[in-house]
Amino acid sequence: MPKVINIKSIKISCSQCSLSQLCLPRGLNAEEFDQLSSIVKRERPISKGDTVFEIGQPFKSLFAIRTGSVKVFLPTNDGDEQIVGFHMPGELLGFDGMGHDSHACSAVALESSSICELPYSHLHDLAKELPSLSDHFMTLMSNEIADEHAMMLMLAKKSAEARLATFLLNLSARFSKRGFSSKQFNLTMSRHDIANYLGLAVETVSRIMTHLQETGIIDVDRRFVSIVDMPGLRNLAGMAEKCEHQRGEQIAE
Amino acid sequence: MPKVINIKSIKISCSQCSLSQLCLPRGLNAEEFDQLSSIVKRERPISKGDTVFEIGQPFKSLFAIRTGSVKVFLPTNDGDEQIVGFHMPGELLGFDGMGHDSHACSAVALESSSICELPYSHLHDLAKELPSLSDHFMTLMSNEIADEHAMMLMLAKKSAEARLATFLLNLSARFSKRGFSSKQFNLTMSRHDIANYLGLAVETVSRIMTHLQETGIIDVDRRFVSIVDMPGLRNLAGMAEKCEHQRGEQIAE
DNA sequence: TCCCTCTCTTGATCCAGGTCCAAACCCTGA
DNA sequence: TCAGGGTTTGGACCTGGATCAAGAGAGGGA
Repeated sequence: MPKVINIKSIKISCSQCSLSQLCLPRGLNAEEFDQLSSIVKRERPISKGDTVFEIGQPFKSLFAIRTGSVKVFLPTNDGDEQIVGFHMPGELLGFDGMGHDSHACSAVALESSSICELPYSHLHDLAKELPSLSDHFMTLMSNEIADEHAMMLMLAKKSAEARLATFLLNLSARFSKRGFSSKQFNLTMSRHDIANYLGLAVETVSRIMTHLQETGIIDVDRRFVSIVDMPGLRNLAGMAEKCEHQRGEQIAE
Repeated sequence: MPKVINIKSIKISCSQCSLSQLCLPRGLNAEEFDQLSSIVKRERPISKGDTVFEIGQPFKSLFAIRTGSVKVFLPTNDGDEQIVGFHMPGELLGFDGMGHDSHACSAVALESSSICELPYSHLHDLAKELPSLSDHFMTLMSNEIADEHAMMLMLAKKSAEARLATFLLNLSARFSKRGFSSKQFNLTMSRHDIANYLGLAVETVSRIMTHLQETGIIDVDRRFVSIVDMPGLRNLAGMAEKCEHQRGEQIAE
């Protein structure tokens, strides 16, 4: 074996990746990590605005975000788009294409990002030997379904202010889960994208941001957000402060 | 063995069930059908308003609808509910609970219904022998995710009229898939439920129903709907009649 | 049979947030 | 350095649906 360093051989193994606990099942041994690692294609970083996959393209892979962030969207019939999710490192994309043979939405990088491609046919083969892999994907899909239910509730019932508050809390929780501050973070998406996602006008988002700042709930400087009054924000989002139920009559004893 | 007929032994096998093609993977052989059938609990019919499962209850099973229909909903913080889906025979419920150990939503029968319970632990064991079972569930979950994306688009962007039109077309397609008329069907849910699901007020739903009838698009008598002008309805739903795009400028050549 | 209740409809009024415009600012990339 | 995109802010105006109010059916129970 040559001692020459081959650039291509410098592969970062999934076992070395700090995000593996998010995108892969827990409790894999070294060999299993290697099996998985061997099927993951790690491509060179993509730039802001680059496409990860596009609606209608044949579904061949899932994608895991290593660094950066991505928006996932559907085209609307007036030529615009409807953003259905923002994704950050450790999250997997493309589940909605599994049922068909083509992707049911598009995904575009919001900033320079690196993405791992997980070819589905290999994943599928591997899942027969590693049942925890199927379980894990089902868990992730299940979570996505539950999140989308919450999103439907928000779009159907919540006011513009509550939507934005919920959105910020959601981001906060996800940053926190990744070991970042839950109180200070950078938005990687534009106001336009936020508005689109929340079903609002850009002006409304901008005005509410300002208003939240004026009332001392948050502090915003361009895309940098600091949550100053977390309970206050939760309150605006329409979440019960401390698990207090608004109406106890429905609760069985 | 006694020749006495034991009521409990009169089990309808999944292989006899006309809905198996919807809720089970295709291409199972007789033995595999039996394996599946043996783990399915078929409970006595439930009545309108009865609970299939409730949010917070431990997640132990998926549920398949054999007859009847069900609404699935989340509680809102003002003590009301947000319906996130209506389900009809052949559809599976409860996927959103798989990621956790408890159900993330509640399900209630809209009419007298019979429901098959699929204990998840058994399903999980069986899936190791029957890989197509995992695949099938993933396909179903994937479809649910894609459907919910479409729902988010609808709630964020479409007008009340387009929402109702889309809703009716969705029902129509699902009835049709089950061998019923795509043009005439009974709504099993109240106007209130429809409004709730679509993020509208009951009055709005009622008015639009009347309006659609006045314009000759549909014919409504209480809960019985006849679609008179299918292309017209599609048009209102914001679907391009024949792939014609409203604005060509965004379309690459 | 009658009443009670729930569902649905219809009419009238109100308002949150959309839409449109305009201007100024800031940041970034060429 | 400049141009152009993203963002903020303000203000005027409008409207789709929500909300309130009141009937009209329809079905179910005793």
